[in-house]
Amino acid sequence: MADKKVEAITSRDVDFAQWYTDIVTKAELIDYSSLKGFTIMRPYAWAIWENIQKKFDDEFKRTGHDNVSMPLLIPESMLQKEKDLVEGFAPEVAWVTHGGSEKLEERLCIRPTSETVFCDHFAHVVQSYRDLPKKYNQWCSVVRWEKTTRPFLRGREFHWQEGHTLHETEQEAIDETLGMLDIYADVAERCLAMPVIKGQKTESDKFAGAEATYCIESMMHDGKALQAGTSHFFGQKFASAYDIQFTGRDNKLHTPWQTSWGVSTRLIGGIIMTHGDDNGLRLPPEIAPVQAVVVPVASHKPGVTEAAEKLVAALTAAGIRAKGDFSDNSPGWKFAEYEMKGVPLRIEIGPRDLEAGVCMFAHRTGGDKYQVKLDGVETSAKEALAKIQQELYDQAKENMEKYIYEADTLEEAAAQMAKHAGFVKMKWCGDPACEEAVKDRIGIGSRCIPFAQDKKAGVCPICGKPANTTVYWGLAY
RNA sequence: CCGGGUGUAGCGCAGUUGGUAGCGCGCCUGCUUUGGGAGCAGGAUGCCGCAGGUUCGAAUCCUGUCACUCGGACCA
Repeated sequence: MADKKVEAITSRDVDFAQWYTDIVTKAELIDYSSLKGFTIMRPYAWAIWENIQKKFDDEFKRTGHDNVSMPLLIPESMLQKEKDLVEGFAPEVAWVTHGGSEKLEERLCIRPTSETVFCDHFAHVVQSYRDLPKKYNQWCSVVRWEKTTRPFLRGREFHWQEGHTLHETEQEAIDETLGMLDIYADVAERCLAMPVIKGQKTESDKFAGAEATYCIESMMHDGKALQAGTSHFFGQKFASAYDIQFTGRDNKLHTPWQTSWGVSTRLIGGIIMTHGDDNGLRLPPEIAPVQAVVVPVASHKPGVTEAAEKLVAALTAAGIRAKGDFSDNSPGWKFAEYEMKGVPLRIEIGPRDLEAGVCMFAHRTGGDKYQVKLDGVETSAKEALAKIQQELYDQAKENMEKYIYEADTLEEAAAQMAKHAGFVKMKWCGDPACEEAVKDRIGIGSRCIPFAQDKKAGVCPICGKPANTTVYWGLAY
């Protein structure tokens, strides 16, 4: 690998932030626009997003949700109806003040999230318990005027899905909230190979206007946390504010119970930071736009190109997303290129292989190249992809477990974080002031209150009072 | 929003005391190559981020502004 003509990317362990930036540009994922925080998702990134969307969308549909499209702009007066939401989002809302050259009577907010328009609509269409539940979802982009922006992780515009549901009973809404969280966790782990911790946000960290916010937290390779998805239980707060009522089975008026939940293109950032290495991106086969790339070697030799084309056709016919690179770049160039782009499986085929009726497999997850018989290559490829998917998950899981610490005191927590960032499991009394104090004194915030609680009793590291709640603390993106 | 760094060809960069812009890679053409970022020959490419100012003259000095980037604060 000596004398690379092309500048290598920054080493992941030397400068994680710079490494990340190198990947998003060199793997041709994004291009910057001339507007801060508004990025261009290039075809490769968008293809990844489409694959992720498909995974989630299938689950939403399977569980009885319908996709809809809501307006981009929200009149200020409509937004104002729910106080917590306004206070929560006011600092980062973008406003439209003119239509053409005319100043508008009322300014319009570009949606930072769509609770209000969904509520407005629900009030129109829900009259009876027979109209419930309403289980809607929309794929769209939203705008939040963030101060610091980073590709995929925090943009002023980002693409996401927002599910909004309305239910007859409280229990049904709670089941929905937690059920969707389960789906998020399942898709993250099964398709994105990204291990997650399911839990609840603390009071100070929950969504503006929610009764309870649940989340899946994942750990990036550098030990920092990424909130990968959230699911909110709204109780009746929004429904009351927006006058959504229905006539119940008892012929009396009732207020319905509501949820919302979302995942965004931030997941792509999560995939990069969970799986990427010094050679570039590593994509889980489940969502990789190209699962297997066929690289012909010495393609001018008789039969090589034909054999490579046949190979691509066979893989494609077997349902594998395969592509052949028949450009006149050198094989070495192609190897490096597809490693940068994170293609899970590379298949080489050259004159030597043709004679033997084989091709060579190389996994993006590492290990030696090995020979595979052309006869039945589809089966071998599927096995290889399944193995790579599992390996990515196992490696990420191992990394996460390595950097989960337990601490009883702030000193212990700080000492562990000083060695390598991670999640610190520490008790908490439940007082927001103590949560704040942890952040002030050692710089780590609460990530979540995990569902998996240990039974041990303890004391709060700040106030010393008895504390039974275990919290994951850490640094976050 | 606060502090540091950077904006010159598609990418990475050089550009002296102010005098009108260069290198490497990439790109295009041709030939030779092909199992880890190929070789030779020829060719094309610039609003020096943007806007003002100083000056006979600005990539260079001054002011402003925009963007990227790192760190912090804020925040899904």
